[in-house]
Amino acid sequence: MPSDRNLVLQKSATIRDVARLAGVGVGTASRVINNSPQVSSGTRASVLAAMAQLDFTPSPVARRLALGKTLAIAAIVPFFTRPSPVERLRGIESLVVGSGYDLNVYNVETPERRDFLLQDLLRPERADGILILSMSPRDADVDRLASSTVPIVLIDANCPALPMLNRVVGDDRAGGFAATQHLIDLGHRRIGIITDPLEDAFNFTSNRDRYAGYLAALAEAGLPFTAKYHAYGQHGRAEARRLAAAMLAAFERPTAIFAVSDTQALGVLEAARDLQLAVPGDLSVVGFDDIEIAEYLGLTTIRQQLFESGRRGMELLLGRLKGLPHDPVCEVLPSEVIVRGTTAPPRA
Amino acid sequence: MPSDRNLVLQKSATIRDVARLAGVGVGTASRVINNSPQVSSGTRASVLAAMAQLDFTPSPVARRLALGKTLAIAAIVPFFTRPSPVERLRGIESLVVGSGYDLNVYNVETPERRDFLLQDLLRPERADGILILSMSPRDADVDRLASSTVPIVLIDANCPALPMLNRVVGDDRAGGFAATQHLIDLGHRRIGIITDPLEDAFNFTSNRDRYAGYLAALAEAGLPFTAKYHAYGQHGRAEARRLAAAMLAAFERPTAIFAVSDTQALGVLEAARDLQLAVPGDLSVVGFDDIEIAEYLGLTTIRQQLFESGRRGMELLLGRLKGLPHDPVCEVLPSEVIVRGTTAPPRA
DNA sequence: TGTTATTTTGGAACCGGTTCCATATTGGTG
DNA sequence: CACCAATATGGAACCGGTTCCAAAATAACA
Repeated sequence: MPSDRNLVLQKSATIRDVARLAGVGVGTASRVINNSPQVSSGTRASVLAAMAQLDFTPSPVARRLALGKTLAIAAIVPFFTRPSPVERLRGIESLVVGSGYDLNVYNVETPERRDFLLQDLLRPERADGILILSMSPRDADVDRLASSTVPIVLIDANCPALPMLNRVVGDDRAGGFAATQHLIDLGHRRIGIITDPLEDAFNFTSNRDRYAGYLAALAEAGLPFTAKYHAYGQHGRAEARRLAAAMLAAFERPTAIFAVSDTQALGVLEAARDLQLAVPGDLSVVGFDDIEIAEYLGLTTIRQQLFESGRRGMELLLGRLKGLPHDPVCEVLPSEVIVRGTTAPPRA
Repeated sequence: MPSDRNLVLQKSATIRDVARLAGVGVGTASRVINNSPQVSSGTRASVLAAMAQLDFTPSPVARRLALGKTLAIAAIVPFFTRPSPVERLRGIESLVVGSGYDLNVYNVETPERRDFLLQDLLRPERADGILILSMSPRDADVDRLASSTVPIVLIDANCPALPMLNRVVGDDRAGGFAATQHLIDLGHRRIGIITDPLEDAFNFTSNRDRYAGYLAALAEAGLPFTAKYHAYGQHGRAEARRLAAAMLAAFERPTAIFAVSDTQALGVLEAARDLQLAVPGDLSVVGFDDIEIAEYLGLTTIRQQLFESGRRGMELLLGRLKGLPHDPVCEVLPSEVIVRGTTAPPRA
């Protein structure tokens, strides 16, 4: 069965096959592939014909090796299936097509993995550029990042010790402030907050910044900070539900709760439901992120530009890879209070 | 500033540098890297020392070229930010670490992109293995897929014309049947359904299969199929809301609606809210997928094993790449009715 | 038409690994 | 201690592109 054998044994054509068939040298074939202007049109035509006849596609791997580039961008993403990283990734991905780069997504769910990736990927032979999402570099990382020859862009992460890094951040402190201020404006005085642990292994700063905004708003309004109105625990709906339940069961429960993510706000709503508290009558709730479901639920929240943060971060990185002049940039994407149905003045 | 220049000019060490420093040949160095057993322990130690001293990491690109493999797996994913593909991706990703393969995710939002990827990625120089999610091959693709030398696994997709392909699917027809049967059991007789367009550019079969299950359940119960109880439109909450609103506004509105995804079920719930219809009193609603928010909302739905479908598909692919004997497998993951609060008997 | 400037072209060397084969070394045995 | 098998080792060739340099072909000009 010669046709069968043909099929199986058929190896992909190489540039040398193309050159031979077209009767030119490999250099010329390469020039046609990369449409260099200095090829006569006759030669170009015959090379193109040979390529078509052999169904030739240049091997990306060989290309990478010869060019000494990986033609790949690595995105290091913690918990990449949570709603907000997904949305940021979508922004990143929107610029991948046509950029000439592959996107490699590395999910991080443990500190070990994080450390491994930060060591492993920061080498020129691994990626041409790096996007780090949400995880702010710690002191231990600073040297490594500073001396890296691979361009790095931080998205939703900060690092005062590394001012040369491009970054795109939301104004989390302002967002936390605005959320709290909104509740204060409505007349609330006992305002709870639910956060992730303030010290976490991934150094999520947005969580801390939102908390800082909360404290600042309280202070500016002359309201005392009360420790029992701050609860923190693992990120997630279930944990937030427990925390809120405890806070709401106590004496002098808060009349409003600010959850630093919509996911956690859902937990708060559940807790209110469990305790038969009416929202917003007995309890006002503010979230953060404006994930898709927030609109459906009528959740008052802080909208941040998730998609745009990814898109813009990728844009900055691609710019650096093109060799554009780069003053290090720190772009702050504004957030916005979206008032819906879960906030109202406290009951008189 | 010699130290500065050192830093800048420093090129990554190659295997030849390592060999030279350790006083061995490159072959031996390579053997140590791939811990081949046939190296004496003394030699191994000195090579390892040299590697450490030079901070050497083998270049993946060079490795790929020499091995003639890409060490990459391509996942072709339509709308990769929707809840269910994300969950499947998470299952895929769970096996990536430690597999030795990179995962490249290719998002598809247009038929053109789909066609391009299907042409471009099915070459041995692009990927060692392919995962295709949710998009069933059409007749035009069959030849290409059948003659591909790159192993392919379909997840949530079907193709009777290609029985040699491994695949992992949910039992969508049974799920659609069960959802409808649940409503019938509750006493509903006018049961609407909201689907994506039955013919779509991506050939999503799960949508069609769920619809087929609906029809089968009606038939088995001796209920007539009524065209006005079937509405279809673009996938998504907003469109489903419109469709449901129209269906519910008509004469002899259905007492129950089965939406073929939870996202669309949300739209139905919105429409009911708009029309002041109580759920489940005036209208029962069943979704499909059991995405995370479904539990929060108390949505009755069909749970399918999204994470597991990704994990298992990846497992099958890795098995083939390891060269395990492969009878083509079609694994069906069972689905399950999750009864929550949006279904009840119709009002008498 | 001869001479020089310019455009095209061929092909060797290179990128940094792996692998195979020939050679060197070690170990075991009588 | 000699001899052979088994184990270790060195290094050339290779993977499939790109690039640079020298040579060939063409164009430009006197």
